[in-house]
Amino acid sequence: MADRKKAILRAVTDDYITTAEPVGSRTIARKYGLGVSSATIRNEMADLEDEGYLEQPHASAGRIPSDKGYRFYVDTLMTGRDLTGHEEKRIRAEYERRRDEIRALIRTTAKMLGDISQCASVVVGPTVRTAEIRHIQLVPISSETVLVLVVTNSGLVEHRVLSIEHAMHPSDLDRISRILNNRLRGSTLAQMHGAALREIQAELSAYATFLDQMFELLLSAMHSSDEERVYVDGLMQLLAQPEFKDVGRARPVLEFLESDDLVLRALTAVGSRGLGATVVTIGSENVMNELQSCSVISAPYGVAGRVVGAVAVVGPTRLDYSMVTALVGYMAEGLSDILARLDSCESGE
Amino acid sequence: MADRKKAILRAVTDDYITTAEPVGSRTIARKYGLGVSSATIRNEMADLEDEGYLEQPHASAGRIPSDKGYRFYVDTLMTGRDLTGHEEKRIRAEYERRRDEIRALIRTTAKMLGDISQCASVVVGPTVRTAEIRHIQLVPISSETVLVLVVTNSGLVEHRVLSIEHAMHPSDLDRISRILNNRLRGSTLAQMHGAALREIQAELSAYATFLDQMFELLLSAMHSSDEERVYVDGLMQLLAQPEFKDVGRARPVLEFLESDDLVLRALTAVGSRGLGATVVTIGSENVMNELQSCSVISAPYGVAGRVVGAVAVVGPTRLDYSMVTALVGYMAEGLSDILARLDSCESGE
DNA sequence: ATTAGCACTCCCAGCCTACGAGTGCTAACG
DNA sequence: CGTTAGCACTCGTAGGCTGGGAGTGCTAAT
Repeated sequence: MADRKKAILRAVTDDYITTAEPVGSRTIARKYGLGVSSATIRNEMADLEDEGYLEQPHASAGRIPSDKGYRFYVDTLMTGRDLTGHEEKRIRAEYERRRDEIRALIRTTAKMLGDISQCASVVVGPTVRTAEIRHIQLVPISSETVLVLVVTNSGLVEHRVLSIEHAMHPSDLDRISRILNNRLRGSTLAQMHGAALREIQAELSAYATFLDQMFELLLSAMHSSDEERVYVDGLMQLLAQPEFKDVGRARPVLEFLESDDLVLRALTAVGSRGLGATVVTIGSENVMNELQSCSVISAPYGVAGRVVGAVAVVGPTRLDYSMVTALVGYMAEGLSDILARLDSCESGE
Repeated sequence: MADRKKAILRAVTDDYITTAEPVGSRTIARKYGLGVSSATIRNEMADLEDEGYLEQPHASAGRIPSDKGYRFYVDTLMTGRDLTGHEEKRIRAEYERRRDEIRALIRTTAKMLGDISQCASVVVGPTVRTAEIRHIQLVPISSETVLVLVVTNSGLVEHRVLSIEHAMHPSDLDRISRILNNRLRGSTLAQMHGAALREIQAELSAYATFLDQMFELLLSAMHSSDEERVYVDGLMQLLAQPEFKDVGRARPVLEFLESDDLVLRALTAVGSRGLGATVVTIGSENVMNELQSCSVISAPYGVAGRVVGAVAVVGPTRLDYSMVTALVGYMAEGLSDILARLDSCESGE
C-alpha cells in the first residue's frame, strides 16, 4: 500500500479512536497536515473504502475504519507505545501492597485494568485443578471439623472445611498431612486419582473413610472453585463509551461479561498461544456473537512457563489499541513476575 | 383512611408495579372490580394526589404512586406473601451444595437474589475484624514462608502468606500457634492489641520479630479484607427494568453499586437494627443521593445474636415489595442458619 | 354520594422542512 | 497524470407542526 494511503488510514483511525465521530476528508487535511488537499484525500478514502479498510455509516457522513481497517492498523500502522510513567507507577504501587494474597491481587488487577483502559476488564485467576501442589495440610479446628488446606505453586491457597464423625488426634492429622505431602507434592489435583490415591489409601488404611471424604471434598472444590476464577470490572467505563449509550446495544456484551463460564471459556482459548503473546481480536473476528461489536485484547500470564490465567480488556472496536495493548501486556507480565517470585520462594525449601 | 381509598391506592400500586405504566381510572374500574365507576375512582384518585400518595408524571396521564404512597403501601396495604415452593426449593438446593466455603456461599446468595428479584443484589460478607476467633494456626509452607490461618466463628477462613527471614522449626510454629490460640480464642482481631499482645510478646519473647511481622500482617489483612466483603450481582437485571432504559438514569446507581466502600457503608447502617429486621427504604428516604430513584430492601444476618453482614436488593421504587421482602428475609435467615450450624459445630470442641 | 357525559389538556408519533456536513464528479491546472 | 477547486447532490438530524389517543376535571343528572 502506498505510503500516503497508509498515512490517511492511520489518520482516520487515530482520529476516530479519539473523537468517536466519523471523520471527513476536510478534517484529515486540516488536522493531520499531509500536504495534500481534501479532494485528494477524498479520492484516497474512496479507494480505501473500495478495498474494505474504511466504511461509511451512511451516505454522506465521514468514514470510519472497518474491522479490516483496524486489523491493518494494529498489524502495521500502529505506533507502539509504552505506558506513561504515571500509569506504571500506579500499577507498581498497587502491586507492592497486594503481594500476600493472590485473590486480592487479581481483583485489584481487574480494577486497575478497567480504570486505566476506560473499558471493561476481565482477569481469570489461576485454577487449583492444574496447578502444582506445593503443600497440603490438615488443620484441626474442632473435634468435628478439620480444615483441608492446599497451597499451589501459583500462590493460590484453597481451603475447605471437612466435617468428620470421629474426633482425630492432631498427631494423626500431622501424620496424614506428611504422607499426603510426600505423595502429592509436585503433582496436580487433577492428577490426584488412580494409582496415587490407591497408594495413599494403602499406606493409611486406618483412615479409609476419612480419606474418602477428604478426596471427595477436594474433587468438588476443584470444580466449584472454577466458577470463582473470573473477575470482571469496569462495566461502568464500558457504559460510558458512546457506542454503548443505547442500552440495547450494551446488554448483550454486559450479559456475556456477567456470565462467568462463557468468559472463562473464551479466555482459556487465549492461553493456548503461550506466555508473552498479547492477542488482539477485532469485532467480527470474535467467535462469540455477543462480542462481535467489540474488540478484545488479552494476554496470558503464568509461572514456570505454564499458563495459569489471563487478563483481558473488552471495549468497542474503536479502541485505543496501542495503549491497551501496552497495558494488557504490562499487567500480564506483572502478574507473572509476582507469581514467579512466590514460586521460587516457596520451592526453595 | 377510608377503605375504598385504600383499595384504590392498593390497586394503583399493584398495577403500576406489574405494568410500569401510569394507571388511569378506567383501568382500575375494569381490572380491579371495586363496584364503582371510573368517575368515582377519578375523584378518589384526585384526593389521593392531594394528600401526596399519588402523582401524575404529566397532566393527562394516569397516576403513579409517590414515595409516600409506596411507604403507605408497604406499611399497611401490602399483602404479605411467601416465596413460591419453586423459589424456595431452588434456594435450598443451592445452599445444600455450598456449605463448605463461606465465600462461595455468599457469592451464590448474591446471584440468587438478583435472579429471583430481577433486580440488583448486594451481599456483605462477614468481616474478620469483629468476628470471634475460633482458631489461629501457623502452617509451615517452606523454609521462607509461613501461612497464617485465622478461622472465625462466622465461618470465615482468612489466610495470609508471611515471608520470614530465618527458618523456623515446625514445632516452634506449633508452640506459637498453641499460645496464640489460648490467648486469642474468643476475642476478635480488632481487640487484638494492647494488653493481650504484650502478654503474648512476653511469653514468646524469643520470637519477637516474627510476632511483630505476623501482627502487622494480620492488621493489614483486617483492613484489606474489608474491601472484599461486598458481592454485587444482577446489574443486568437492573438495566432490563424500563426505568433504567436510559443509560443516563442508570449510571449513578450502577456507579454506586460498583464502589464497594460506599455500598459497605450504606449497608452496615442496616445492621444496627438488629437481626431479623427487614428494612425497606423507598426512593427519597435513601440517604445516598445516587439511590434516591431506587428502593432498597435489606436485612442483616448473623450468628449468636451478633450481626455479621447483610443482604439487600436494589431496584426501582416500582418494586415488587411483597415478593422481595419475603425473598430478602428468607435469604438472611438462611445465611444465619448456616452460620449457626457452623458455629455450634466448631465450638463443640 | 355516585355516575354519565363532555370539553380540555397534554404527550407522542409521524411528517415535513431547512440545514449542514461530506461526498463524488468534473473540469482545470502544473 | 496526479492534484486541486468548485459544485451539485445525498442524507441524517433537529426543529416545528399536526392528529390521535388517553386520561383527567368539571358539571349536571340520578
